[in-house]
Amino acid sequence: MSRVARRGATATIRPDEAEFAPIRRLSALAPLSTREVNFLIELMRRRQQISARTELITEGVAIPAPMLLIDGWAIRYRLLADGRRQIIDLCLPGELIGPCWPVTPAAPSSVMALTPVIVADAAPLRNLVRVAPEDCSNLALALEYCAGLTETSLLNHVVRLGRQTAYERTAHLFLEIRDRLALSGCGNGESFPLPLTQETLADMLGLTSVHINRTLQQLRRERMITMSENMVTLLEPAALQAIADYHSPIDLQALRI
Amino acid sequence: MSRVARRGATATIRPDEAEFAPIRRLSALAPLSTREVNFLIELMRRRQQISARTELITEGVAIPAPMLLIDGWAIRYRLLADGRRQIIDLCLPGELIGPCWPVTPAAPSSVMALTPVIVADAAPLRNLVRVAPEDCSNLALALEYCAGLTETSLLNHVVRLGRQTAYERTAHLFLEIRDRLALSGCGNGESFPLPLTQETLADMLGLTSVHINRTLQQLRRERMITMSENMVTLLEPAALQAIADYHSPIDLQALRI
DNA sequence: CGATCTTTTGACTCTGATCAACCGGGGTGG
DNA sequence: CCACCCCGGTTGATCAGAGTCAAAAGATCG
Repeated sequence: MSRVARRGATATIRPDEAEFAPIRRLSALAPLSTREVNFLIELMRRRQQISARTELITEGVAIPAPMLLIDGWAIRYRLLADGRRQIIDLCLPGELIGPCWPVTPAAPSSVMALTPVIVADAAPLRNLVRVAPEDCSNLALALEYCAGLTETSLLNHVVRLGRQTAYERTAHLFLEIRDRLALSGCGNGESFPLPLTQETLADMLGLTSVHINRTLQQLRRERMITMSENMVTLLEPAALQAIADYHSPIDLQALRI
Repeated sequence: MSRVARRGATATIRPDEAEFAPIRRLSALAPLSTREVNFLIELMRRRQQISARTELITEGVAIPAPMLLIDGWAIRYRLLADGRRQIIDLCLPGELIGPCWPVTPAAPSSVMALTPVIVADAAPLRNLVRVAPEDCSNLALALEYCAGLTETSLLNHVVRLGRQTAYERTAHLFLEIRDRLALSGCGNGESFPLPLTQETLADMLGLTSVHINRTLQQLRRERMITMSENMVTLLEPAALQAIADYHSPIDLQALRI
């Protein structure tokens, strides 16, 4: 059963389980010392529970602080004047929010919780890496990898929106989500939670919800995926990979995941 | 007459003029000390001339070093297996190429010169900021702003591709290029060089060259822009701004440009 | 058990793609 | 010097992927 789905339904969290996501993710990117892990655990002690649909960052307003997303899903998005919305990126459990915009006076996009979310203030993390990088070389390395992965996700997104069909886009996004969740130890092989409405998926992929609906139907009809209870299972990952021209940004095998 | 167009035609460069672009850009973002400016000038002394259509960075291959684009235009792009191309970002005079991917083992996208290009190895710049940030606080700040601007450009691009019509996309891109060039001291009010074929513009905006052709015709017919000799002039910048829902990422007035 | 949100379906429209041809200029080679 | 060619821009005709509009059927939630 889906941890996220269960959480989405009941809004109950098991903190000791949840807080593994950031540590699993960062230590998969660079093996962390005990000291570094303890630093992260300490950081996450000051957590904050935030309910779904809450705006964490508002476009145009100074960013309060970078955040570590301990658990739950969020979206980065921009709105056009007439109400059109484009989702720029997903923020998945274990990932960082806003680390790249330290001196930016105004956030270039908004961030909103999609599910109930647990975040921690990541400012101490940034400060540690800045002030005493020699004390946390592995952590610093992991954070650089994080930045690279975020970048890669953005590029993927641009290519999807610019040059792929609805069918390809959807397949590509699902493969990316699978890999990103796997890195944080979420998901389960070819199955993963997907707590998104079709409307949200549409705003992510630059389509309408009607068209997303039909595209998902096609993917199911052709036995590429199954969906139930906010869970997606990729039945033909290799075929999807070929269709979407998807390449994993990281060698998940090499990271022992 | 267009500096870039002239350069594109003759491949002759006046280095003393050209090399101002990076300095103008960086010192507009944060007022640099004489020492910092001298460091940049020294850095740019080791320049390299590269002809149009040369690949500076190849997707999947380790990035040799970050580069400072002293002059000329380049594109970041990705190719799909069947040959579709999506341009991810432009690299304009004065901008940095690849500063964000320091530890990335493989470049997430390729970079190719569109015009003859002059680049300098920016590794010393990165090292300076890392090793002795206290010696170059303004420069470090300027580089952080750079990262923020690059991020903003990418977000703009995602929104254009995901949620705007061909007409809106084109207007939006032109406004962005105007502002980015202005920051480096290129362009001239509402006029700026645009050394791109319609094919390139199409691969940037996720359209076909045929459709770009018709969209440009519409923009001219409605007296929004004029084009000649690789120069674009925005006749109705305010109207374009409204149409494209464009917001300048930086207060160009405040930067005294 | 209404009320609201999400998913699904059908009919129709339209933006932008495709295909094909032609034009015009600049470079090249005979 | 001129013919040729190639590339980039332009045009027209047709096609298709995705959007729009509207309504109904399921879910969810107070």
